[in-house]
Amino acid sequence: MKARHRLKDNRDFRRVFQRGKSVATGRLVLYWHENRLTTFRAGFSISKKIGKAVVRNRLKRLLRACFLELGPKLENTPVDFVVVCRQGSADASYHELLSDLRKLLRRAKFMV
RNA sequence: AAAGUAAGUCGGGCAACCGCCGGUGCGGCGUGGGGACGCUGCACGGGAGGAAAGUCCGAGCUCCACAGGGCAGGGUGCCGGAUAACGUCCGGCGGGAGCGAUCCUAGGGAAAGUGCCACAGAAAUGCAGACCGCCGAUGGCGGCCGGCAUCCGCCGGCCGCACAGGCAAGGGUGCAACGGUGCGGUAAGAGCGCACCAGCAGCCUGGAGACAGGCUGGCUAGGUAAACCCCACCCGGAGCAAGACCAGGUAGGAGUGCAUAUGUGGUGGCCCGCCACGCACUCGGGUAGGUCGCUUGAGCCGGCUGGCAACAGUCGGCCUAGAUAGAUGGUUGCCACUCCAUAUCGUGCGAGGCCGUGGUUCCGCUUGUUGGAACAGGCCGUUUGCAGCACGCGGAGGACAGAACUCGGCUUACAGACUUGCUUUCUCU
RNA sequence: UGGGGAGUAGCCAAGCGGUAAGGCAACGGACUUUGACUCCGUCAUGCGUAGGUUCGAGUCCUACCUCCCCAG
Repeated sequence: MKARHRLKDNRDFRRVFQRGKSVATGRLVLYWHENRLTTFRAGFSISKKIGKAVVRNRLKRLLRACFLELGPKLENTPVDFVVVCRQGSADASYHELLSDLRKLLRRAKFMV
C-alpha cells in the first residue's frame, strides 16, 4: 500500500465517521465518505479491546495486504475508507478478512 | 539407567512471487539564478526480542542557579567486594529446609522513649499478681500433759484451727506467665546454694569484617519496629511531548481589577537564597507543520593477563533497525522437529513383542476404591519369517510476545529442543 | 510519559490488627382464598491472585492481575 492510499489525519477519520455511511459484518465495519482526490484512501481503527499490540499490528498488516490485493479495482474511486475491527476478529486469517472486505465493498456498490 | 539439582545456549530453515521502511548509487519530471527542494523510477546491500512486555529500581542525556542552606518527605538496612550507579551482582557470616547436590532468608536497635498484646486467665509488663492450691517455722486462738507458784499467772512439750502471715513449686488460662533439667535446702518454697544447658555483660584468641572459639562474672532481661520511633547511609526537580532551530505566531485592540515590592513568575510540599519582570481576568483573533535530538555506545565478538567470583585491564576484529495512523509483512511450495494414525502396499532389520491386582513377593508414599518393579499368567509371532521396529505414502501442531531517546538490572509470560557440572539410588563389568 | 483511585455474596456496599455490618435480590416459612405489602429465618471454604510480618491479616509489607479516571 502506497503512501498516497493511506488515511492518516485525525480530521479525515472524524469526517468519515461523522458524515460517512457504513456497512458491517460480524468481524469488520466499513465506513466511507467521498473525498476530493482522484483515488481512494484507506485507514484502520483497531481498539485496544481487540487484543495486545501484536494482535493489533497483525490485523493492520493483513488489512493492508487486502487493500494491496483490491487496489487496482479501486484506483479510480475517490473515496476515503475506514475499516474498524470488531471484537471477534482477533484470530481471523488473511483469507477470511479478504472475503469479508469483498463482501462489504460489494454491498457498498464499489465493486461488482 | 532413573530421579533430582545448578548453570548456560537456541527460540525453525530454504526458495519463488507481491509489498513496506530507511540508507547508498545512477536516472526522469517540476520549481528555482544556483546550492537545493518536491514527486517519481531502477539497482545494491540492511531491517524486532530474550524478554522488545510490566514500568519496579538505578544511570546517561536535556532544561530549570553545573543544584546551594534548612525543614518536611521518601528509600535502603548482617559483613566485605564489584560497578557510572542501584533496591542489582559476586563471595562470605548467622538462621531455616533437604539423605545429598543445592535452595530460601526485609537479617540494625526492644537495658532512649511512647503505643498495642482481643478472648480466656488471679495476673499481659509495674521486677506485677494469688483463683485452685502448698505451709503454719513465727505471732494469735483453743485443747491436753508436765514443771514452778498460795492466787493472778509464767515456762516447756504435743495436737488442732487457718486469724495474721509465708510461698510461687504444682494445677488451670493463653501465642506468650519473669529462664530449663537435676541435686541439695526448707515449715512450705524460691538462683536460696551447686552442676550442666540456654541467654546477657566483660575480657582474651583467630579473622579485613559479619562472626567463631575460650575464660570470667553477676544470676535473668516477654513479644511486636512490614506500630510510632531511634541510629547509620543515600536522595534537588522534571522528563525526548526533555530541549534546540526554521516557517508561522503569542502581534495589535477594547474593558475591569491589583501594584512599584511584604508583588508575580522560574520552582517541585514549604521557608531562605538566586535569576527575571508589571501581572491577572473577560471580549475578540489565531495555532497544534518541518528539521535536529536519533542511534558509535559504561557497544558487540574473540584471544590473553589478574581475581575464588562479580568484574577489571589489554590486544585484534566488527558497525548491527530508526518508524511517526507508526516499517520489518502477505500468499504458496519444499525440508527438518513433535504428536496421532498406520486399514492396504513397498524396502530394510528381525526372535521376540504387548498386556499384566481380576494372583504372589518387594518398594514408595498423599495410608487407600493408591502408585511402581519383578515373577506367575494371558494374547500375537518364530523352518515358506509382516508379531514388532524404522523409513516412504496420510493428518494435526509450532509458545510468550512487536523497538519508539539510550543503557545497567529486577519482575512477570513462554510450545519445544539441546549442552555441561554435580547429587542420590539401582544394575552390570 | 507522569500521576491518582478501585477490586468484599448475583447487585450496591460498611468495616481501629481480634466473631466479615447493612440494604436490594434469591430461597424457606408465617399472614392471605390467591398475590402484593409486612414479619421471621437462611445465604461469604475467606475479602482480585500469590508470598511474607504477626499469637492472629479484609486491614500492615512485597510482587503480580484486572478495571476506571486525570494531565500533557
